[in-house]
This record gives sequence, structure tokens and C-alpha cells, in this order.
Amino acid sequence: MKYIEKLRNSGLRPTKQRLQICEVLFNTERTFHFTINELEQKIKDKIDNKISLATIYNTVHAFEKKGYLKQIPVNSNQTYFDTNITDHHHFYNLKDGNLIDLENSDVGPINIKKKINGKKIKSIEVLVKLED
Amino acid sequence: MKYIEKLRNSGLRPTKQRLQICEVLFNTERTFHFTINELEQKIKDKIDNKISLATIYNTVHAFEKKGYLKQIPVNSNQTYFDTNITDHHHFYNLKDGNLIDLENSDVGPINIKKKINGKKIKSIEVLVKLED
DNA sequence: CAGCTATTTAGAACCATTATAAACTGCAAA
DNA sequence: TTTGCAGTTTATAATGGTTCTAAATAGCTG
Repeated sequence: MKYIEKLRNSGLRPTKQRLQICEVLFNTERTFHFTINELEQKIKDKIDNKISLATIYNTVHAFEKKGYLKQIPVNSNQTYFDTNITDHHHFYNLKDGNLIDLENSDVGPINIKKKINGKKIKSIEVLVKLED
Repeated sequence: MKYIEKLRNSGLRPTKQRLQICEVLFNTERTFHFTINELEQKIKDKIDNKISLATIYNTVHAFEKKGYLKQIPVNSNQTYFDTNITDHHHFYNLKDGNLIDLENSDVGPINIKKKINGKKIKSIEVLVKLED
């Protein structure tokens, strides 16, 4: 299994559940956005055994902490995650809450001129809200 | 009262509660960021009568819909609002969750090259996450 | 002033997320 | 292999921000 090493290298035990969640999250043609509920549904569809909701939350947070997932800063009642961990941005369709990737190359270079004392920039994320 | 007209022009009845919330939100030297809980506390400190939490939620949402407040897209368990409704951006201090304004002039012009069919850009918001 | 609709209110309901604590499991050491 | 233990999983309860409800109240227009 190709995810065993990945997990072990991060100090995460390659449990059956984590490996199955890896399959759902990372063994795909394309990256995608999801909420925990959407992921839960995807997991139900793809695997036979049940993974408890608590484990899904735990795993997603563990993966996010290790940098295998990113949280998308959007105001919604649910938290959105992204399996695309490259530097990039998002369109946010206000009508239906849909998110669309916006590659770095589709946004001019962003130069933050203001500095904050003693702080480093960890990420720069652009959210482009869309309306009709 | 200077807020009566503002409210009436928006189709909102200038009730005692709304006018008092206007005072707290807009009669200030500087704009500021807040969560509903923080606003509730501020209101308690500044006025004698009680305003119910439901009214605070209703009013904040009404003001946001009318464009007198902006929601700040940040992942937090609470929703952040901003009384600064000009086009601008934010630093987000990951350590303590603090938000700092980042004026448009402190960010180079942002040119979104990708177009989405049939959609208009409503806003472009940059979130700069800070770490130590 | 009358009557109508918008608004306020306390409290209940909702629901995403987190906490709990008991059962289970991967794994290293013997 | 077996043992022991820390790391995980699990069902369920708890939490807490937000929204809903329905009754009381308050602007506003005629």
C-alpha cells in the first residue's frame, strides 16, 4: 500500500481506517473540495465497513496538521477542506456555495507591503466571491 | 439621531435597539472586527437596557445584507464581522485568532485572469495567515 | 387613535464539532 | 510468538454558535 509509508513518516500509524480514508482522499484523478459530511458520504459509497464520524473528524484534522489537506477560509456553517495543497486560491459561488480552484498563475503575483512585527507570512489566500 | 435616516432609507425601521446597535458599531473613531459574542458584551457595557441575543443576530444580519457590515472569511468557530466596509484585506494571526486590517494599498493590484461563465466578481478578499 | 405589520424577545431547537471513556489494534521488545 | 502499552477507534454525550418559534411589543400610516 502506497500510503503506509506516507503515514508512518508523519508519525501516524497506518491503521485500516486511515488507509481507507487516504484512498478516498488521495487516490483520485483530480483534487477536490469537501465538507466532513460530504466526505462521510463518499466513504460510505466507496468502502464496505463503517468508519465512525469521530474517526473521520480525527483523521481529517490529523491530515490537515501534517499538511496533507488544507482548510479553505470561507464563511459557511460547515468547514471546507481541499485535497489540493499547492498554493492556490478559490472562487466562491455565493448562490450555491460552490468552490472553484483558481490557480496561482491565474492571479497576478501578490505583494504584501505591510509587515507585522515578529510575524512571518504562512500563507496568502484569495477568495473571489461570485454573483450572477 | 443621525442613524434614523440611514435605517429608514434601507427599509429598516429605526427601532430603539437598532439605533443603539448603530451607536456601538458606527459611532467610533476606528472601524473594528467583532464576533457576535464580543458585540453582545460591548452592547452590555455601553447601554443600560438589555438587547436580546436574537435581536443582535437579526440586526447584524440585516446590516450585513444592507452593506453596512462585512463578514470576514476566516475559519473559526465564530463568525467575524467588520465595520470597515471598504475594499480591504486581513492578516490573521494563527496563534491567537487576531485579525488586522490590510489596506488595498498595502497589497498590489490583483488581476484575476480566469473568468467564470455567466458570473460576475462581487469581491476579492485576501487573507494573509501569520505565524511566529 | 386604530389597525396592521415589522420587530423584539426568551427560550427551544438545530446541528456541526469536540469530548469522553471504554474497547481495540499496531508494533516493538522480550 | 507473545506480551504490553501507547495510539486509535468508536458510540454516544456534551458543547456552543446560530437559527427558529410564537407570543408580546412597537413603529407607522390612515
